[in-house]
Amino acid sequence: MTDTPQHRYTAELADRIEVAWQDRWQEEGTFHAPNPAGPWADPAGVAAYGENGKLLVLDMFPYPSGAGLHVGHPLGYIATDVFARYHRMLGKNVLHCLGYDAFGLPAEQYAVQTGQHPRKTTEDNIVIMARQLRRLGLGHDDRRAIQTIDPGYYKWTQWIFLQIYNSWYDADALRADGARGKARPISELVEELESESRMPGTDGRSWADLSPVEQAEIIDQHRLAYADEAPVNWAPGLGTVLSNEEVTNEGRSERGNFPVFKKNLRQWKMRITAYADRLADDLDRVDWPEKVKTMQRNWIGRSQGARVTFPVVGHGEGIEVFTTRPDTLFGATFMVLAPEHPLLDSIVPQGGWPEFTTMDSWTGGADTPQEAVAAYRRAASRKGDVERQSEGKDKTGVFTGAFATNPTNGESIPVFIADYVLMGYGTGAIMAVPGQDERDWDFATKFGLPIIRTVQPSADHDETTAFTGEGPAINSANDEVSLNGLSIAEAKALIIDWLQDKGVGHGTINYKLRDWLFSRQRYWGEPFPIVFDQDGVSHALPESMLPLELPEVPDYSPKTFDPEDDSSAPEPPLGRVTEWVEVELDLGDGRGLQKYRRETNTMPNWAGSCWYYLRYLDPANNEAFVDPTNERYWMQPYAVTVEGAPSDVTDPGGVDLYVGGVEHAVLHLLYARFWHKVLFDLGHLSSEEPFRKYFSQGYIQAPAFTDSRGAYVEASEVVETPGEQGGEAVFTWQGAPVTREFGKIGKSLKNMVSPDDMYAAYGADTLRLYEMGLGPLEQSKPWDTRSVVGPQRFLQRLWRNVIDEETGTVVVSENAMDAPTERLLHRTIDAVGRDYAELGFNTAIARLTELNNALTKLDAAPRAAVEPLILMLAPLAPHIAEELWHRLGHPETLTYQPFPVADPALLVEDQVTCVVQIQGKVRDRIEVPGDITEDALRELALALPEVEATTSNGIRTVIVRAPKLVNVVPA
RNA sequence: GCCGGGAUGGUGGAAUGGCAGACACGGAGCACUCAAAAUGCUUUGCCCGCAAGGGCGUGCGGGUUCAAGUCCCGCUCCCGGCACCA
Repeated sequence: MTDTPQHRYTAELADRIEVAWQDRWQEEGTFHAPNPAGPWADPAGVAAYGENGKLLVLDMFPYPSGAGLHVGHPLGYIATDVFARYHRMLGKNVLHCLGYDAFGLPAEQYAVQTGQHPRKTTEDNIVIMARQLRRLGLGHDDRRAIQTIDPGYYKWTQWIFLQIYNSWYDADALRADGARGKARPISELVEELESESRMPGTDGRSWADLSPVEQAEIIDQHRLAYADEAPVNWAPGLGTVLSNEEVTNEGRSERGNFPVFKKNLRQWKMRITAYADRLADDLDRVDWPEKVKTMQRNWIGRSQGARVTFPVVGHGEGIEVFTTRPDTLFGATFMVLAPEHPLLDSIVPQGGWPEFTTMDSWTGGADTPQEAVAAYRRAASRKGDVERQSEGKDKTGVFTGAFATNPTNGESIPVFIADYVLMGYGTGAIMAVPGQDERDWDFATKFGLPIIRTVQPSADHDETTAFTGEGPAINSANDEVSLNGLSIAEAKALIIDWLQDKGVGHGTINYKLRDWLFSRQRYWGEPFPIVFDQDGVSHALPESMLPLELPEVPDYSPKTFDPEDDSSAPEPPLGRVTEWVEVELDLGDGRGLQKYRRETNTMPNWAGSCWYYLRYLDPANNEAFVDPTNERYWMQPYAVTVEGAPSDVTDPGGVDLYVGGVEHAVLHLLYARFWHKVLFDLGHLSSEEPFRKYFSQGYIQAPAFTDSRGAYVEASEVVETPGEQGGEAVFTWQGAPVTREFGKIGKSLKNMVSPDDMYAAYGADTLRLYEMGLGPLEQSKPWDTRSVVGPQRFLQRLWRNVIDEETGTVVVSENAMDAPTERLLHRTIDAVGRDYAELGFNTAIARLTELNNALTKLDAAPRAAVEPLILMLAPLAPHIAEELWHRLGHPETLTYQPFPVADPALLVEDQVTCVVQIQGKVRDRIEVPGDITEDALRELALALPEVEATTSNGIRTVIVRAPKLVNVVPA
């Protein structure tokens, strides 16, 4: 220990260097990016970047967890930092910063347990996290580290909510790009209604005839943010409602895994469905992983089809269905309604079963249709989705006693109720075509219903199953129309025309996407800037009353219930603060001072994270959520489209690079896109998409160990014993054998590895290099603390190439480089630059290591090679790079030093090893000049003894790829 | 079931259709040292061989090609997403 050279690059030295540079960066504001306008307007600073332009780099908004960071967290932050630093060296104005998504459940739950205000918990956590992140040496503009819980921030979250509340979607409005459909201010709708250029569409009364409450109702029906009585996901165990996206397939809450029930409640929603098409279409315009685009497209679930109304026999109303296969209409032999379908209340006949109800399976054992339907509905409502799923594809259902008429052929077909039809999709009712649908086939077989094939199955088709493939239509004609012989597409078009003529159906597009449930019964979130008057009509607070701050409450918890108690109803904590809820206000709308009741729900966690990237652009602005000039500067569309975009689209603008985990592929990314588009429509933004390029990073997984009972044991205490003679290594904990697996780092797997430990043992630069060198950024990779020494040795070798470990003096040679070193240097510059641009950090590190190893072998590393090496390494390991750069005599930070440029002349080798293959197998190698001609190389190769020996019978062909390869194919 | 992505040494991984295994970890050996650590050097896909050298090799089976980890067809397994979506 004592004889470690005084000036060796140890963890202690790294620590001193790193903290010193972090201090200096902070003092000098090294990473402050100038804005063209707004409170920090620095047009001269922006102009200084000239034609190099700007780069906006973004990480996903972190929640400040109480547990602190683990080594998996910084992966994306390091990657964006390297990318950002590289682009600063290319001369770009780079904006990169990080704030905190600070509202959220954990702090509130901690508050419920301990009584500590969630603000205190959150702020304490932010302090811890900020320290850990700062120690990584991220080049963030620290002035822009916003927090969603700051009233100066959530004032604008509320303001954006009101923008959405005060708008409606006009599907006919012309957009700048020529397409139709955009959000418009609700005031314009009111004007149109008042001037009667648009009719309210109610019972024929004119706008002026409607009462103020009725008028408000109609307006509310158009708002993009609206309160609505609708079935929502109610989790009694959490005491709050949840959005569809927050409910798992098993019908439980994503957080806490509580049962979720459908319950009719009045809740705030966002009309995201109005944007379904644009959200789906504009995925073509962004550079995102195909996987994530697909996830969003699936979630939006757009499908082309038709709506068809089947008249109910002896009943005024008809059953409307959505189908993607209107071409199979002639094969609809029965109908099925979802158990929750409202029409069931009216169409189920009184009295006994109709005559032909012969099978017991149709009646469910009940004496009357009323009883059977009631019993089935009761059973279905009690079944969670879990149970429905565990029953698999086994079809259940009962006959409703009602019949409907197939509009194509006038046949009376029975109407069933079954839970394989979902109320939440389409119209909650289907026409069943067993011949061409597997589910309908199963149901028809079980209930003895007729099956008519309307598409000719292929010859090899199994006759006992539905045929869902392509084929000519059969059995599909009436007196007016015949589909027979047509392909599916032709038949669809023809039958839709016919349906439209008859007025019983029309072509349409259906979406899986539902409106976004936006209110939560929680304390720790943004209050809605909404009050209700004595009539229960909602009103927006004027901008002057923003922010509406969270009041203090005696109790932070929403009332929670027995998780299984679906009769319970939400009671938000704010509802208990009567003096805050009951207010007298003058909203400045001409109504004067009035009594109001505040909205007591709060916004979901997504609200603050839906627009944070916009606030980064102008965080100190008190006049606007972002100055339009700043938004345009950082986010406006480019003239060229993103890579891989179809030729008929334009660039949508947005963040230049967004890096984050794929777990937000649907929720956050979809919500943020929606808000962004609304703000674009209302003229607040120049960009149409928030994130023009999104990169999905992999996870770092760490080994976790389970004992014989399957319980996790503390990973850091596990001892590894190498197996004998290359056998499997054996792991033991306290002497007992344990089993290794790899999983998410964290408390639950007891495999926490903190960056703090890595800083102490190796330093931040080594940690950065290790994480970036591990493999491709998009892949998940296993953490291996043992391997961290690799990058540390690299940095130590680099250090020794510059600094004498004993004396601390600079030891680089001032002599010119030798030619091989110079060529290697330029090849490295060329490769590393390209790697950085494509986030290929692992290969960049390999190239830099090679160069450094080559310099290590020289008697003294020449300054002319060392300096570019340091500059190239700087984005990855900025502290050691700054320190060495400084010691080499450069007083200024290297942050804005130009990135080295490769000399193309030095990229071509003058002497190359050429591989000589015979029949594709390497048989010889020859040294040739790099610029050798094909012919000359062919001559050389053919003259080789081994080639001559094997080609005595003649030559079929010779492939020459000068100067690297010759392949001789003997006859 | 459907839709993505993947499978390369003991390990993480590298390879515009052109020398498979860059770089790193780990292993082995040597030098320095009284010794160890650190450092430096050598070596390290597998098999045969004292060696020179040869053979095999990118999950499996076919194919295209002068040449395939890479392209095509058919499988197996693993990971992720969706799933009675009409």
